[in-house]
Amino acid sequence: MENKPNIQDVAKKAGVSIATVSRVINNQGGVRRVTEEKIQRAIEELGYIRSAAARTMKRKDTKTIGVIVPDIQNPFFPLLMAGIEQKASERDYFTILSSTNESPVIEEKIIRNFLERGVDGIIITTANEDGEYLKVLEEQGVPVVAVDRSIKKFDVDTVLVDNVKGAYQAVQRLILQGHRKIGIIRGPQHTTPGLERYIGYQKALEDYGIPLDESYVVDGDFSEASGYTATSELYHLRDKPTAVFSSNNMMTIGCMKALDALDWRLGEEVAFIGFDDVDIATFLSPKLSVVARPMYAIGEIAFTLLHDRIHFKEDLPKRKYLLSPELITRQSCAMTDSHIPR
Amino acid sequence: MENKPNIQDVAKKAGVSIATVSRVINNQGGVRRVTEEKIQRAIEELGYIRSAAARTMKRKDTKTIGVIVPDIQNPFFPLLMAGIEQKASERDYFTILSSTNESPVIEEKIIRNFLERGVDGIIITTANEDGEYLKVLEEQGVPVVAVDRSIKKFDVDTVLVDNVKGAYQAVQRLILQGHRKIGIIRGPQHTTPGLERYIGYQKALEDYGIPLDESYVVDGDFSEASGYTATSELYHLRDKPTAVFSSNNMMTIGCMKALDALDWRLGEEVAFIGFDDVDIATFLSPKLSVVARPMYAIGEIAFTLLHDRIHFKEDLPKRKYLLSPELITRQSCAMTDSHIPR
DNA sequence: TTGAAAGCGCTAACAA
DNA sequence: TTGTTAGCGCTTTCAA
Repeated sequence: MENKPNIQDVAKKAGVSIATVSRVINNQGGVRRVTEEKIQRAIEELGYIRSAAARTMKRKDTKTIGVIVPDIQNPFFPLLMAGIEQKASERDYFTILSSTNESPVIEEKIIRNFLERGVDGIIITTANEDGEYLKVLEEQGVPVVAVDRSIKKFDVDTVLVDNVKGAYQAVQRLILQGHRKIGIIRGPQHTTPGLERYIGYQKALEDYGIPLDESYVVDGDFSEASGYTATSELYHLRDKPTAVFSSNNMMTIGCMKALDALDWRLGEEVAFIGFDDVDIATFLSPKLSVVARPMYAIGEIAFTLLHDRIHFKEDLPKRKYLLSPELITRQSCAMTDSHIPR
Repeated sequence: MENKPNIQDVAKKAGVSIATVSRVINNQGGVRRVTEEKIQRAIEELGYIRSAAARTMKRKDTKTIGVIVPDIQNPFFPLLMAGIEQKASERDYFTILSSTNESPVIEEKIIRNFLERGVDGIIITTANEDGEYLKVLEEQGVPVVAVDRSIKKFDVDTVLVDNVKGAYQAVQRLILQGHRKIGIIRGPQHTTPGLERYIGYQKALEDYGIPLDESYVVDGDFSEASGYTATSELYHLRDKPTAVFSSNNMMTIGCMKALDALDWRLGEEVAFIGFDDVDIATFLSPKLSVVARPMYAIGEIAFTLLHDRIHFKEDLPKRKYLLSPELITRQSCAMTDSHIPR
């Protein structure tokens, strides 16, 4: 036997027809016990493995979903994946994952590849919410669920986190601790999370009658380096803020490094809350307060939405989930001496 | 047009044969300019996407490799993935990733699935180095590269990190700092990394004429909790060690938490080096010294090995790479006051 | 430069 | 309970 054995070879060896073999490998029943055993033995001996390709050609579904994330090295996405896979494996779906490195060009390639493979659906955190190329998903009629970032060009099921609310809660917390000079390290304002978190910041100030001071608003680009620079900028203000809110995890890390370098003492001279949990949060002293996003749950919901969509296609209205992030209050949002300089 | 358009539809619309369309979508050349343009237009208008399944049936390769990791949430593996994908995309290979959660049962399923899909090769960090089920890989003749953990049942290309050397260097470093009472938090001794790192520890002690003190050898299971417990055990010894070596990242984290809880002051009362880098390393004070593994490079090498193997199959001897980990010396391996109690 | 036609391995409808 | 058979959509000779 030179080549890979196929269903023919199994049938021949077992002395039955290929139809019967097919029934056995698909557990469809209606096969006599002895026959089945004969076939199983043949499969065993030949080392037969059925071809997914041939199977996919006959059936329209593949029991496979594609997941596209922007950065597999950001711990959020593995967590998201875990949530998705949990639900997927319960339903006997297989998951294939690709990372775009935040590149729309790569993302487009991945989408095409997934489409060629005939995935039953796609869960995506897109690298470009405005991407024209995303329309191919609609054109092809593939079920899609957008996670964490919406898709602008057409309407899809979406699972988002309430950025406004999360930022609001964080800033509110700082205000309630007595802070009035609160700096924000913003994310890019052309991105939804960047913008929305800033809106939450504004809203909280407004609700508590604190006028917005432009000098406390510093821009970052969600990178660690920008968090570092921004923190330094805030520090060198003649009238330093007494509290800082950082708009994402990487900038939080940059911020912590800057604090250390500047000897701007966390919890003593400056309070802090960051958006997104970070591993280091509980290793700093004081421990960092953060706004945490339930990524695992988001993954579970995303798969559930996708699964429904796969089975009901058009008959379902588009659903939009907006999950509330959780404010985890540790110590960094209060001053050690509970005295806030005015 | 109800169903998905196929190559037939494109051919009809463009007024050519399917063979010509095939030539165009595969960039095989030998098609007149005008004809090609006609076909491109038809593809565009129809929104045609070629079926990977049908294609795979005719060709023997899929230009796809499968990657199996035990825990996608452990930051090593995303890094490994990144290295693999980097090289893979250069060669126009597509990567599909699955995580086993350290479960051999899931691993077996994933392997079958990859095999059914006809992946051209597999890169795996197995959940069970002794797994019988791994033999199917050999039987099917799929090129395999084992990463970070070897495969016992048959011979494959392998990329490992020199655990003995890494642990040796770490312990040697502690010894050179003047420590003689060095505790080790071991990993499970039935796992290769667990065992080898312990061997490195033993060797270093031996080379420097320090007798092995059993009470300084504490067992963990690579989990954070076990690192915590083990540290506590070492602390409560009547004759505490003056330095601790932890066998992996999670246990290092547990160890740090325990140090904090026990008020066993890092760098003052106890020196420390851990195997594996951790995010928190530079946020602690003193900063943690660690043995770091070049996972990205490992990924690159793994893909390269696999690629060679795919193209030369049997004609290649099995290659074993053993990469040296790097000892990153920060501050935690020395005592602040440079005074080591004897 | 183009086309006709033979499968690749499988599923499922139909027949026996 | 089992077998026969018609494709699924594509690549790839071989011929024109």
